[in-house]
Amino acid sequence: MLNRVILIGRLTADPELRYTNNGTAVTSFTLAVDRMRSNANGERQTDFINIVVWQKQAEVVAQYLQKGRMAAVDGRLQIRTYENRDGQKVRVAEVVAEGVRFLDRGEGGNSAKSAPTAPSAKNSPPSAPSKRQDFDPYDDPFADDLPPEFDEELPF
Amino acid sequence: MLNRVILIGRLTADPELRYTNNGTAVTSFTLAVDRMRSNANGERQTDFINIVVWQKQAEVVAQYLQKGRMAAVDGRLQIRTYENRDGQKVRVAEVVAEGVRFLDRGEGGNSAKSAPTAPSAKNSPPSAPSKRQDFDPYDDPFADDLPPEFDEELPF
Amino acid sequence: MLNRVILIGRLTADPELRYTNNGTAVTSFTLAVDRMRSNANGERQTDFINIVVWQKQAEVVAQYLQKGRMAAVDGRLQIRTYENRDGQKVRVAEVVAEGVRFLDRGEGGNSAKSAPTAPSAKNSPPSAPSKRQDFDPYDDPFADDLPPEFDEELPF
Amino acid sequence: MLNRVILIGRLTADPELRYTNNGTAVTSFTLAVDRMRSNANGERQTDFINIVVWQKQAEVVAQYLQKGRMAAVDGRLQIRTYENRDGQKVRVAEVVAEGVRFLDRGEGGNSAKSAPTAPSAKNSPPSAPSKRQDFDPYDDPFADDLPPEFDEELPF
DNA sequence: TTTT
DNA sequence: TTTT
Repeated sequence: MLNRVILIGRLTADPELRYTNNGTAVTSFTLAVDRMRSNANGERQTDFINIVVWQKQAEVVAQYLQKGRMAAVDGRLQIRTYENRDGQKVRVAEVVAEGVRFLDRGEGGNSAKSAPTAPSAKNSPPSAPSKRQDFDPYDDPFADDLPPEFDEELPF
Repeated sequence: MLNRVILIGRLTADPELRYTNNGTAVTSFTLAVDRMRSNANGERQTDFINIVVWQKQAEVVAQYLQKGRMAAVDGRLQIRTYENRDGQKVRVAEVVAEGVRFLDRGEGGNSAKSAPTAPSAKNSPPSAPSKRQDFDPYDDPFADDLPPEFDEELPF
Repeated sequence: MLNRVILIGRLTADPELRYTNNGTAVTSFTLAVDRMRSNANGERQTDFINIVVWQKQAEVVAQYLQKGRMAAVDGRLQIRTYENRDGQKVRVAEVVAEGVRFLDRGEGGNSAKSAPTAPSAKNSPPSAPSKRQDFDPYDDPFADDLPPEFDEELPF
Repeated sequence: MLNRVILIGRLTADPELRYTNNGTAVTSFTLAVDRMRSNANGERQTDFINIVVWQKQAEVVAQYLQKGRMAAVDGRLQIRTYENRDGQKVRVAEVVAEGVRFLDRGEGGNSAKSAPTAPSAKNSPPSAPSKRQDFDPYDDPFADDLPPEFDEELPF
């Protein structure tokens, strides 16, 4: 059925990139999403929402986002159940991101981390840096398999 | 910041209507939302997502929805933390619904529960039954305070 | 940037399947989406929104949906400009659907058109009918290239 | 039925604030929303989407947003039909915004226009400037009628 | 556990 | 008619 979540918030910490046993990249981070209304005491309230990103975007996110950065996430809400070390069933909610937009650096583009040293041992960023000045991590990872709606005229 | 969730699924049980200490109506239910893709074994997977509805819609939902019914929910994702009886902090995710649509009865309208007896002691349904044949619970609760965009011409 | 549209409504007519010069399938239809609030005169108002679906889903939609059916569309809003036969520039808005859900037949599944004759000359439906009883047109077209988030364990 | 649109883009021009005959404030502007994928020639494509905002938010938007600013819009897609001066029926699509977020000034807050002179003859901004340092135009206009879900404990 |  |  339908399951769509759209969020804008700030990373509470640097994203963490890991790999599954199959070698698939997965990045996770937490987004602090301020509620649009304060409570009766005028206190701002915030939802801390866990985000998971897979594959190419996982690596782009790990490379370009860091703590405090603002991002938009477009994905689906997933409830995962696992057993913790006490044998108790724990339910966690997370948003599986299909798209992640970086929102507060540059004007329409995104600048990479300064990265004087390699970002992380597990992180293998694309060796050839993007030649596009306004490199767009939401866009590029799929540039090879462009679907027809971006490429073909409508026949009507 | 932005926080928007849209779901379509089926109620796993009848909704539960309660009241806060202030007398505000709150209804909760769980929506079974099938993932759009089965896993590698061809098994259908489902996310069970808790929904909370407030005020007038709480009463409408409690009156018109029941176990197995299909509904669309439009709201925001909230992460609530509370202490359980063991003194442990528990985080629960729930969707605070701003709109709930009933999807699988009638053609565009919604029929009420047959309700031979009162639905519940705590439930005080509107005493005057809606005269509109195709009563629409998403719409009606707010018919009194119609905002201008439903009522006025654009000045351009 | 972000562009996300979610709609539920009814088809105003049977969907039309066409092909681009490249042979890509494209289906278009109009969704009647009732506004959630009537106007001051109590008249229900409706937005008629054009939808475009590409590739495999185009054929599934053309085969399974027809006039009057209820559907959910998840996509993006596109403003297309073209010149009409009078040489005037015309702007049309349409929603490019990434997902289409069929909402008012069966319980979670969808039944095919009875289709005693071929639906249309241009329509070439999959010759082998789906063996799954509860065939799900939102899901199936992509069953071959399952992304890891439906198939692999999270490494944390 | 359900009708939800979420957009992030940049204003192509300063917003225009007008008033209906009833004196209701309405602001309109166009959002340039870049598509997430370039076309086959590598050209970035953009949808120019008209936005309409009503009442208090209309005035806040007119006061705080201007050409080039990035904003997130959460609303519904409306197709309006009117007759132009040639007597032809014209259909226009616009997004009626329920929420507008300002995205590229400050860190979580928003700064007002410098506004050495009054922004516009028709614009009557609130005479008392907000005392909150990090004034949030998405939030504040409704601070008086706080719904219970921002103010009350859940009874479970 | 948390962001500005 | 268009934004970065």
